[in-house]
Amino acid sequence: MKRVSLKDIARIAGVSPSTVSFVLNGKAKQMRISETLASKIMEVAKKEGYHPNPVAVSLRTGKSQILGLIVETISGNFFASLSRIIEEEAARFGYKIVYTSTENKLQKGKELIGMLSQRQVDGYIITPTPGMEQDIKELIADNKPVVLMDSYFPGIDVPHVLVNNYEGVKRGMAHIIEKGYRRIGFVTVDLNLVQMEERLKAYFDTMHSEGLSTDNLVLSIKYEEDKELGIQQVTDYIKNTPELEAVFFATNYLGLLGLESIHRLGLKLPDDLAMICFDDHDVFRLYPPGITCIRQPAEEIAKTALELLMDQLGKGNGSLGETKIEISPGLVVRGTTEFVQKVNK
Amino acid sequence: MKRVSLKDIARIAGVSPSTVSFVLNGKAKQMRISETLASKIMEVAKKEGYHPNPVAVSLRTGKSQILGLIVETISGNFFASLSRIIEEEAARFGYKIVYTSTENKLQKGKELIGMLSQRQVDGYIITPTPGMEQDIKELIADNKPVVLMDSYFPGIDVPHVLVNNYEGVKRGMAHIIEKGYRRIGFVTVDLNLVQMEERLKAYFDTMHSEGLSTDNLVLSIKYEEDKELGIQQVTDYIKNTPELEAVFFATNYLGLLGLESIHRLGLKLPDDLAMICFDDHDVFRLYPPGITCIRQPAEEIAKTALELLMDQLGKGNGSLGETKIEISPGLVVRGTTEFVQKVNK
DNA sequence: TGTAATTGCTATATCGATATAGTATTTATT
DNA sequence: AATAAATACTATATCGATATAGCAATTACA
Repeated sequence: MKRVSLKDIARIAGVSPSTVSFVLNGKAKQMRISETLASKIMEVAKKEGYHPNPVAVSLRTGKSQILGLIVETISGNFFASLSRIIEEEAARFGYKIVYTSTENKLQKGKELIGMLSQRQVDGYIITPTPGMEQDIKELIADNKPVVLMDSYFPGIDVPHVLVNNYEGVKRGMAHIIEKGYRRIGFVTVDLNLVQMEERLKAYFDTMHSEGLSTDNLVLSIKYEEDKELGIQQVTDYIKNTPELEAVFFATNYLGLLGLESIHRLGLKLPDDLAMICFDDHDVFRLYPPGITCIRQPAEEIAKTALELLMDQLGKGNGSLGETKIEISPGLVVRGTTEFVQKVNK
Repeated sequence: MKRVSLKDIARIAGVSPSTVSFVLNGKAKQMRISETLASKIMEVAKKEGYHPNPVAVSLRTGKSQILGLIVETISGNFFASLSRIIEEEAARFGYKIVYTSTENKLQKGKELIGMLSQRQVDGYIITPTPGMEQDIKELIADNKPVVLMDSYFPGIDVPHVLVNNYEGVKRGMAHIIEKGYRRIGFVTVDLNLVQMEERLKAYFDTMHSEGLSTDNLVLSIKYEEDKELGIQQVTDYIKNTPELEAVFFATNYLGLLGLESIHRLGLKLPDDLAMICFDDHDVFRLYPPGITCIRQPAEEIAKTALELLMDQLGKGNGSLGETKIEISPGLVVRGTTEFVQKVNK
């Protein structure tokens, strides 16, 4: 029950601790320990059930075999999937994950970085929030391996993976325009994030290149803790925008607010209003008639992020070449952008 | 940029490391360090931005100020909420959380316990899965603080918090019976968990005490990775159960399968079939007409679990008295158990 | 045969903290 | 005045590993 230390193994095997350390770390040859002795030591270690104390190893080597993962929030399907896959992939390289969330609080994000670096994590996968630039710069300056996920800072040279936001919205817009919608609104949030800017830009570009006006069609809601306030803003927007035919919600959180609003206004999807949303959600799949969305390939993003990190840690195969990666999203067509349907089913 | 150690502070302040340690650990009085010197040391430490290296502290003291949290899966609203609250509460006591999930794999759960104990976590909050009895017994035998959450092992004496499953189903059953439903089915899963047994028992007890038959009304679906297989089982069950009026789903995961099935069968909620579910879900709130459910008070469960753990760690106020706690769930009435409604809105 | 090189291992400083046992100085006691 | 006790600290072993420098003993070489 009580733990056996390396010293114990050394004593039992009748050798010095250094010898045990060399053997168990695969440096037997390099340190010219005889085969006989090496295998004897391995045997003793196995029989005694020896496992090195990671805390001691960490103190001595400065490496912890732990990666820090900072996401926006644990709740939320997208981040939950990301986390699960990252955990799995990391395990294949012998790394554990310490999972933390900022809950969109800048201060908490900063604290987390500090906490993780104190804990000597070997690398970071971070979903950055505005204001974290400085902290991330410091990590980089400190030579810490960092990968940003889902967003990035245009000014700073840090490896990152994210979905191609511009392309995603372009694709979604192409879809609804092809379906015949013209008065298309766009609901975004006033967080100063590149991905939001990209999405909005794609909306404007598409509308304008189609010769469509965007006047009074864009709502940027104030980011609020309180969901009710968000719903109110969206409801007012839908009510007060004449002849609105379709709405593009820039995030799934906004889409959920939208659903609530539409539900409360007694509007029928898609007859009264069509909708499409960036990012999928359980609800979108199940809520009749199904909400059309742009799907972020969580698995690919997660795996790529880990690969980028492993490359920095010298454990990757460097197969990616690039360190700034944008992944193409998919379009999932469901009922909210179909004029017809509703006949079968 | 490079870290300052306790020794650095000692050197700068012109004292010995021990003195610095005493002062910074609040043992100045006890060790009769003069006020003057103490405040000087504190000043130096602050100016130099000293933060103790948690890894070294952990090695020396055997304490890590980290708690291990093992839940079933990161995805899943209930566990996500639990985790968030636990993280918050733990922070108030100066503890960090290492968050891991078993994904319902026994083997992974066992490995996680081993991993966490190697990492010297100071305590465990575990959502136990069948087969983990032995590992948990060992933790207890090893004097490790443990709290089980959401389930427990009847045979083993370990502090635990969970919702009162029996009461929850009783309450839900009372509700639908009062609404006039009589042919009520029950869908559960063939995992050997106490909470499932309790829920099923409450169903049987209620039905029988009301003089209602339960013949062929219970479906225990095989736990499968593949969602599609689950949906198939539920679909078959609904289709082949004559005159089914209402279904009680024992978990929200089952409820989601049920929704899919009902949707595919083209049934209308609640006209063709009423439903109620144990445990809430985003989808249940948003999916029209809203799914009636038994809500587990996540916040209370999380806080209680942490309190139980803190009591064991000697940091709690022991205000709970009991160490085996069942919390009353709430009934959330929505559209799927209302014959009428659908008029307003 | 004497020196150099190689083999096969060990001694020990170190990572950064904690805590016990000890030491020098001052104050109290008889 | 001599001893005891209290004050205000310090020296150092320790947690459990790693890794550098070193040290016998053997083999190679000239």
